[in-house]
Amino acid sequence: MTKPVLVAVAWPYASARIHVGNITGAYLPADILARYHRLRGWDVLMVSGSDSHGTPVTVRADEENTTPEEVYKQYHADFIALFQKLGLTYDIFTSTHTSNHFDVSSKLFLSLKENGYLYTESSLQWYSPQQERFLPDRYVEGTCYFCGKTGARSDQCDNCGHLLEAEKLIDPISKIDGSTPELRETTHFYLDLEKLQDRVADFLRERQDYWRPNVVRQSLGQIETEGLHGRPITRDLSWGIPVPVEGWEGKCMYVWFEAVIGYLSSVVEWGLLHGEPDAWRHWWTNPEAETLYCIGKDNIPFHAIIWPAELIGVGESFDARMGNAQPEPLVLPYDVPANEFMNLEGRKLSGSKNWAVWGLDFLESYDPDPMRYYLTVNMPETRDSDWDWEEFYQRNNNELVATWGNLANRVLAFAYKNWEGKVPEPGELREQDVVLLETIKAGFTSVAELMEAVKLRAALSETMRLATEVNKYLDTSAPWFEIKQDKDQAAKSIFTAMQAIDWLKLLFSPFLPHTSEKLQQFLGYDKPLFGELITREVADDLSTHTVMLYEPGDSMTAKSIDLWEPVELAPGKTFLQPSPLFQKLDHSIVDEERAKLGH
RNA sequence: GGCGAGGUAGCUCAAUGGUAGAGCAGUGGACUCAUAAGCCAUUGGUUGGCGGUUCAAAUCCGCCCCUCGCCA
Repeated sequence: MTKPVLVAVAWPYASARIHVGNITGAYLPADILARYHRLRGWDVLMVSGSDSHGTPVTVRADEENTTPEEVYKQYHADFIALFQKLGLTYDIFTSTHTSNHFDVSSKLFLSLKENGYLYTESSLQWYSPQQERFLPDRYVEGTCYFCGKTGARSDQCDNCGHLLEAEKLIDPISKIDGSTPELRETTHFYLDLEKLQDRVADFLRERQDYWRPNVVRQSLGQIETEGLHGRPITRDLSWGIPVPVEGWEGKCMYVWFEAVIGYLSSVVEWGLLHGEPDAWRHWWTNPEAETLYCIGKDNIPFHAIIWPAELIGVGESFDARMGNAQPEPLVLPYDVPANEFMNLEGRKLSGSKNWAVWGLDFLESYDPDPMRYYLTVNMPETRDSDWDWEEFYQRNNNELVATWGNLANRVLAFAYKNWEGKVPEPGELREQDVVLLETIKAGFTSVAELMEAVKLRAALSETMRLATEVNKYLDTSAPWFEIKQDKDQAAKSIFTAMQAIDWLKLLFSPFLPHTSEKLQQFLGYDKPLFGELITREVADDLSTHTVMLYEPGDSMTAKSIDLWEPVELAPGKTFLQPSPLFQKLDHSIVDEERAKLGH
């Protein structure tokens, strides 16, 4: 057992397709970090799942005249298909609609209650007498009391942008049947954030030196100026996790409260599926465990304030409820490297206006690594970024094809042709060879530092810069010239370049796993670097659900060995005839893709 | 309205008080192993605006403008 690293990834809402903004914001950086840590030989667990509950799912079910469960399963299947194609190595991608998640969430809820961090309070909510149920805010429309515009949702007016207090809405009607709802009193559980505020602030201050400014400043700023207030964590809804308290039938946990618990429940499920029911404690009660939360900036308060507050409030009670005689507290987030947003061609992404590049659509026409590359060099780490088809085209052709893919191809093709598929014997290396190899070796340090600081775009740029160093080296040594004069000299040059490519393959692999695996094969290795993603149907008391699992298999990273180091390439080793790693794109795709966008 | 992040070359970004830099695009050149790819050289900036502190400001302070997120 080595250092436990939990890569906790935002849970996509099972009511909308996934676009490039979602991918670059959370899912892709998570996979890059997970793969990097796997290469380091650490005990990585990357977890997430579909956020299956909540009003958007029921809204869509009503629109499509189907059930919430059907809606969630349809999106869930698409998510898994996309993640498999993109190569996102989730150790488990599950769902919030599982017996296990219900059980873990209930235990966590009861732990908070037991420790005195929940209280109840009554308020007025819209109620439909016809349907005999309370209506979620977005089911009720009326006239905005700020701007007078009709058709405003009861929680927010799309016309003037104001957030609304639902009970002040003028002339409310139900969006479901057009009937007039009435205000009724209802009681809910609240999370007592005021009581937890000081400990959350301490938690943030301990981490403020290395967290991204936007994450820590916003969270501390809110606590320091306004303070935290209790938030309701239950709702009058039937689609969700029932409140585990007698007399509370018909009410469910609020989805924002329950979905984050998935970071814990999915690790529990991973253990159960691998026959190790206590495995979750390695990542969740071990003080050495490092937990990284990959999310978008809209989610910062939930991950930097509310989820830590839940974990602090739970204390040792959750572990005790899981049956441990000497219960321990749960591990608090190590880092929350939230990303900003990605725009598209200068305008905000909008799913409803179809102003988006959808993940699955993209992969119909292009390979996964070009998407991963473009989304990494353009990752919105410090500010909003922009997906621009012209730039995608340029970077694919100039950087992936011309700088890196062509480097690998030109060297391996030359070597294959002139040394019959065996790595040339270099003899003693010359000074220029040693200098080049030292330069690339240094990348194992510089790229690692950037990875650990979660500066992924800089880490990838640094790796690409190293590839250009090899191109420069080749231009100087000119093995195509040397081979006509003295083949031994050319052998030194080509060996050196092959050695550099073998190392660059590793440095690139967290970002470009598919093409690095291809190079791994070309270079004659019999084991792949990484494992595979599989799916499995799991039946439980609640339903059946599909899980996607990462299987290390007999890959190099299956064992806890640090592979992130410059291992020497063996002269005489046989290798395969290469083929291009990346496809050159025609400029016509720019206009074609732009024409496909909605307006 | 409150909290926070961002605004630097045509584009994407670096630079935490000490001569504003890199990549791409543009322009010029020599090479040919390679997907006509790679390499060398080079043009280009009122650092969003105004004011202040300082020997010295992209950087520190104040006010304003624009974009995005969270909250009310």
